[in-house]
Amino acid sequence: MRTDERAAAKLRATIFDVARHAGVSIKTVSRVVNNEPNVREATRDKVRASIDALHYRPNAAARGLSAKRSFVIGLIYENSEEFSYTKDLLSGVLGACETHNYSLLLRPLTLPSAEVSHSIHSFIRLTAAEGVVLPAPIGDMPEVMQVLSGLDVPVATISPKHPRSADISVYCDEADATFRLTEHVLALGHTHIGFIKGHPDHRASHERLAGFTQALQTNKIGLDASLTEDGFFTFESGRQAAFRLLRRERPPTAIIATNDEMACGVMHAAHELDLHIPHDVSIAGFDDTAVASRLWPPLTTVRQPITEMAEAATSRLIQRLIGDEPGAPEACSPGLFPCQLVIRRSTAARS
Amino acid sequence: MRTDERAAAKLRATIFDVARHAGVSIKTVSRVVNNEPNVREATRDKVRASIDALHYRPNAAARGLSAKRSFVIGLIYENSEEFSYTKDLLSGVLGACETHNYSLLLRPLTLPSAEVSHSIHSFIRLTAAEGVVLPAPIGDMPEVMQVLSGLDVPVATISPKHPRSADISVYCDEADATFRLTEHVLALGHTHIGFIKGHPDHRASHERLAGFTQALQTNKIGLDASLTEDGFFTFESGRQAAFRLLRRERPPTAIIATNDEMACGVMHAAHELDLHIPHDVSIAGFDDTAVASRLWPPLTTVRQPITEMAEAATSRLIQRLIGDEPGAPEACSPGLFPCQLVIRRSTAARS
DNA sequence: TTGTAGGCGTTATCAG
DNA sequence: CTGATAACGCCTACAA
Repeated sequence: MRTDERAAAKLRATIFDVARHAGVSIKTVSRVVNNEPNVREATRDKVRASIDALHYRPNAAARGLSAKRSFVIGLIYENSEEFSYTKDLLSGVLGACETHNYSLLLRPLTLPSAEVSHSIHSFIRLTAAEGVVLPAPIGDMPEVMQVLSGLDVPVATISPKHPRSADISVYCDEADATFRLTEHVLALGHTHIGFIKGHPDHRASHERLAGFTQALQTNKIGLDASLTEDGFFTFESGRQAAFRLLRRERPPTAIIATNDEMACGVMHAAHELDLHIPHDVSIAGFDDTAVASRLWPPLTTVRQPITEMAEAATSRLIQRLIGDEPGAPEACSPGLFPCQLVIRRSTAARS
Repeated sequence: MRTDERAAAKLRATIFDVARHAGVSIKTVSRVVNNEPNVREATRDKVRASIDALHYRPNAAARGLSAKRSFVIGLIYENSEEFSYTKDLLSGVLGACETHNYSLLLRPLTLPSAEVSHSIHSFIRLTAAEGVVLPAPIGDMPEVMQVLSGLDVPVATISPKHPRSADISVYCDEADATFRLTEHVLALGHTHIGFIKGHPDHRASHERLAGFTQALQTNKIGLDASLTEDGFFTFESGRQAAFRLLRRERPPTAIIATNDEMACGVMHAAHELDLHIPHDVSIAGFDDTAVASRLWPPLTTVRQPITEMAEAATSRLIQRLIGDEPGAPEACSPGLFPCQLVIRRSTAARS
């Protein structure tokens, strides 16, 4: 018997083996495997039993070849130093891929680079990815979007500057989060607050600044524009901005950096100036990266549900690929997610 | 013409299109694509030109189906909180996969878990991975190795406890690195040094302890066993161990934690006890994770060439899969890598 | 050095 | 509801 031969040779059972075992045709097995209609329930059970008995798993290559689909999702991300964002991202995207039986292929990008377009083009051609997930700031790069739309590949963006630019996009209410973060600082008695902006290419930068100014307005605190410094989401830019702020004649009693990396830089600057945190200056960050809880004092910050956002974006992307009715509940899942304020000891009442 | 139809329909060119364009048979095209011998140079050039002209890319599914290979490498890793290790790992493995035209599929594991065997089994069956890369501590889990050898999948381990347990393995001279780290601390005048061990399941723990005791011996410093505390590579275990050490009647003037996570814990403990670093106590870690340079003061630690190790392990694995002669230079690349001492400001001369 | 035939394990088409 | 048969694009074996 051929089936036995296979088993003896440790070969995987094929759809033919299952069909023979169940006494049906391969097409019926195929129907069962793919949850297609038009199979009597009894037949379906019989086939399922055979599948279990033979430990049958469909061959991905054959399936892809025949169906002209790759069942591959591509994740294109910036291969930056800070990795906890990517870690959470990966968890979410991978989770969604697994539940939908898709494979995930990675394409890290080292920015800035002149070869981005080419790199992405060959990535798509080679992997035949059916759709790609683009976390910030990749989803905001015009050349990337151009290549992708030229290749006719559906895209899901995470935290893009312009939600409308992609087929699917998810983001956070970062303005609201920064608003709440600022109110927390204000509630501690600080009125002279330094603010370090993020890289202008990120949606996040504008959102966060907006939330900050909004909070000042709401609380009737005049905005001192000179207390708002440029930053680029890097450690060193945060450190430099902090030096500028802390060496002022009348330095701020609290500094809000728009990400944890820069908040680290602020802490270093404060230490270098022999300032005590939070006694002399309160410090807050944004992102709740792994370092935030490791610093001393632990950093007050904001956590975004990155994993959930990534999972939602990917699920919606796959649903679109499969062609599910857009009326399905998941397809309508909101693109806007809430952030969570994480208060630690780096912020304290004004002394 | 069929070729034109394809172009019009935006379909990828196939091997037939290239063959027709170049005026040869598909087998010749196949030979050129796979760099097989027995093709006249002129013919080869002609085919290459056609490949370029038609933007031909072999269809991975068809190739895999026919050749009965998946061209997939699996990476099974622990999905822990600390991710910079995994980040470096990923870079290396991905790099090697790309240069050899393999795809990388990920399987994060949340430990401890009772379903590890099952998870890995279905991962391999589903992805048909030809080989897997196992970073520590996954490569030391007997049930994992058992499943994999039962499935007859070649394995490359990174920093395993027993290098011989896998087909291929790479590791670092962590004992030597810890020896040098300890000598650095000794050179600063410290003779009363606390040491926090790592999780006993990791090869690293034993190596690092060995390097430490060796350094003490070499420098004729008596080993005070009571200054060696248990730790498990976690932040909290480091913090607790530090409390035990620093509350002693005669506390150590320096503490070596066997990873950065625990060193963070030591720093927190020191701060909580109002001790100044490095004035009251010098602190060193191991791994040079992202946090190390962000802490204040920046942490003295040891950097392992994780990326290079991962790349080497993966390359060797793939070469084995391809069946290259083991005499090839890369195949003989050493399994032992050097570590680098990174001296920062958390260690200073004894006061 | 080059080409031909057959098959890899699915899914799609269309007939029963 | 079910099944025979033809793709899908490539590689291996064997011829020429």
